[in-house]
Amino acid sequence: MGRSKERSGKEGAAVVSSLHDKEFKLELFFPYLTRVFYSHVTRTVSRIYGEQYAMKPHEWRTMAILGVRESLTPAQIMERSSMDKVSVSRAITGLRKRGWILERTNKNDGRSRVLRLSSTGRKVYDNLVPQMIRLEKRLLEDLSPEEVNVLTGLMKRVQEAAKRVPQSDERET
Amino acid sequence: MGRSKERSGKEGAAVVSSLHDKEFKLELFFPYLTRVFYSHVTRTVSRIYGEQYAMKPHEWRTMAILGVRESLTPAQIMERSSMDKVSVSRAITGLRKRGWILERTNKNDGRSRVLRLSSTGRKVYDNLVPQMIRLEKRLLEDLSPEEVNVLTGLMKRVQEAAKRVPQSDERET
DNA sequence: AAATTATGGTTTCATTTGAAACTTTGTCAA
DNA sequence: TTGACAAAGTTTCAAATGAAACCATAATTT
Repeated sequence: MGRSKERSGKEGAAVVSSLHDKEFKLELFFPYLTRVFYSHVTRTVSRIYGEQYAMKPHEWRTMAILGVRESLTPAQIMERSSMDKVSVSRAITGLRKRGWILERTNKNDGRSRVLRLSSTGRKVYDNLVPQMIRLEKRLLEDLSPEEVNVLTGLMKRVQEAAKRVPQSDERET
Repeated sequence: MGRSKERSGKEGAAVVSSLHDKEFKLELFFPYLTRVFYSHVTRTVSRIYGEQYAMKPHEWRTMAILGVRESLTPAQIMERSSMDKVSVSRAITGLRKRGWILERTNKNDGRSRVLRLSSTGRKVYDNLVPQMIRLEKRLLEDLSPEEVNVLTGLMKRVQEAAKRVPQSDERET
């Protein structure tokens, strides 16, 4: 569950668009490389919470946000996690079923509730966090701290460029 | 379709595991950053083939592999694309329905068929490729060629490390 | 105050996808 | 030659997920 079936790519050759001039090569296409990269990384993560707690990605992410020792509304969880409201809602429902969150009405907004981890949920969280940290160390073990900074910085810049790519219903001016 | 609902992260601060020592922060957790990064990138791609041809990710990838001017079996498509056989099978079924591939039996293996793009499929491919190349340029426009090399190289190394992360049913020696 | 619009969150429906089972053909060992 | 095992690919089933609709409450406009 949540396990990608992609197998490893063949080469890490430089990807410059001009390489496609002669013939488009999927294996050099940056979005494709991103997908393969992502599926390898995410597989390692989902395996941890998937196998130990039968958790889904959005449930883990929601729990991770609630790990801060404060109460949050679903809207705040959305803001801090970049998940959409449906995903957050479903994740909350799942965590609620497990008895991992406590809820009370939101005095400021009758439509909303305020959530926090229950003691049981806190235990699950406290058990997963060191494993996640250990996993992250392993993923980045081949990189120096400088390289990690470079990698995340470059990812960020591509991400910003991706956000600037116009929607098809938008005319680029 | 295929559209992630993640919104942009807040910061690109250095991600070093020691940052979690005080308190685990999802927004600094590398796998999480990878997911957000990936969802932004993939959204730009799927929008192109999704809106113009109602294509799904695996269909585009299969078409991209078949874009080489040779005939391939599903197994060869699997190898070249890192997709699993179920995904390839479903993608082929979809492309077949659209009339975008031609097939003949594989003389070397009665279970298999040999596939290539039909003239209609070739047209779709030829229309999508320059758009994909243009998109890739936009995604990478903020990066110098050297930075692109660095980024893909670092992604590759993390990917390799991810592959070395043991399965939970494997004992690490 | 009442009407309209917006928001927070949930639910429904259809599609996608992951895992496993299945069928046919190919390979290999006895 | 026969049987066991493996491979190539498809199909089934259940779960996940995307998009849209829905409901109740809040905010804004008239």
